[in-house]
Amino acid sequence: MARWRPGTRERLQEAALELFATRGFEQTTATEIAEAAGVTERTFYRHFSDKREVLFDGQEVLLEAFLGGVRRCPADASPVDLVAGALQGVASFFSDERRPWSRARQAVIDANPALQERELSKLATIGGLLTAALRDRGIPDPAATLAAGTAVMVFGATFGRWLDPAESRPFDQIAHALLDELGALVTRPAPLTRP
Amino acid sequence: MARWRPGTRERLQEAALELFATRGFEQTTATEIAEAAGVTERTFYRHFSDKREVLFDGQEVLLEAFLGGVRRCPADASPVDLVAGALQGVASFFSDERRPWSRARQAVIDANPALQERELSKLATIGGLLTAALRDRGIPDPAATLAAGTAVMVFGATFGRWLDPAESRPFDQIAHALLDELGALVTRPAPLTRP
DNA sequence: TCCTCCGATGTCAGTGACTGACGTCGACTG
DNA sequence: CAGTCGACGTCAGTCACTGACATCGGAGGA
Repeated sequence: MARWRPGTRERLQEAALELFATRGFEQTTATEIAEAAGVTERTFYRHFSDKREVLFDGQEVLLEAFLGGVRRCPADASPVDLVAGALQGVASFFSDERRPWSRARQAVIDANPALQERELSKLATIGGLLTAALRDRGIPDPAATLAAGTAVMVFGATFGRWLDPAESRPFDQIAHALLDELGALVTRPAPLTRP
Repeated sequence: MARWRPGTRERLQEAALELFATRGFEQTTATEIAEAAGVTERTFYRHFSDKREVLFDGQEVLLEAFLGGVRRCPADASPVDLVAGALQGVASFFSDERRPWSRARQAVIDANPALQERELSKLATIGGLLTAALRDRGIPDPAATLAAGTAVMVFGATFGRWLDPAESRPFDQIAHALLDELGALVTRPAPLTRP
């Protein structure tokens, strides 16, 4: 017989999402989350470095998806191909079954600036690591920085669309459409070739 | 004779930057900043909503520079032109005289994750408002979102380079070079359609 | 001139996020 | 069976931030 019920971390995460969704982030204390999970506040902070972090676990997996997508590209892939590959890699993460959960979580985040800050921070971290990965593949700066930034930006736009109830396409289709659109946008329609 | 010395806000900002630079952000309490500026902690929080915010004042002006750059574009400007215009508008902000100050401030930010979060948050806010401005100019979604995101991303990359001691070009030149590079990057060199 | 209202600040008490130190006790290991 | 360890509890403490109320020079009006 174990001294404590296992799965503390998961119970804390569930309790937190539930409480944040009903009462709001600010109106929920760390102590309340801990009690709802059957532990003490101190234990909460042993699992999560701060109150916001309880909503942002598993970003390493998201990062791995990005990097895996890059790794799966052929050695001579161009930067755009790598961006597309990264987006493709991450698409497996956002299957249709996850949409309800993602929406619930995102609603909580959208309702609180502090949580939005943390979300941006996580994305920026991924962007930084992606930049490093691209450099490792021989992409020089500033191309690596720009490509990684593009991947993260398109990911953000894709994610937002994917959550939209009016949007029915799967994640990877949205991502590719947006990447194509960006390509069309950013290519200056030179006046000479466009009479 | 005034009851209090004027310029409290500015004194607080200077004291904060100074203390953050020497002791570090976490090791500096709001009370210490206030005392260094000759006021109480409560007054600090009357001027700045939180401890980080003291470093991020004047973002409205940066936003205005972005929007001003957009406004100065001709009515039929393409999205890339608008992005370029926004970057051009913001370039006036980063004259060479500001580089030492910007570097000092950035060193403080780079040394602390919480400050980096706030910086990202400010940039995201600007991105959102820029998106709205582009929509107002008739750019539909998702082009508006992507273009604004591009502007902010290229701005970030430009700012980083501009701060680099090895970089001697002025802000706007770096920005345009990076935007061009992005255009080259993101345009898939499709052999079939590009004979 | 005097009064009155206002705005920037001080004072104080309180809440809640987070941390360090230490104790507890089942489980595992030799 | 003794010792170690990992996951948790307990407690006290610091600091970010907030609300309520007091203070008093100064600007404007009677």
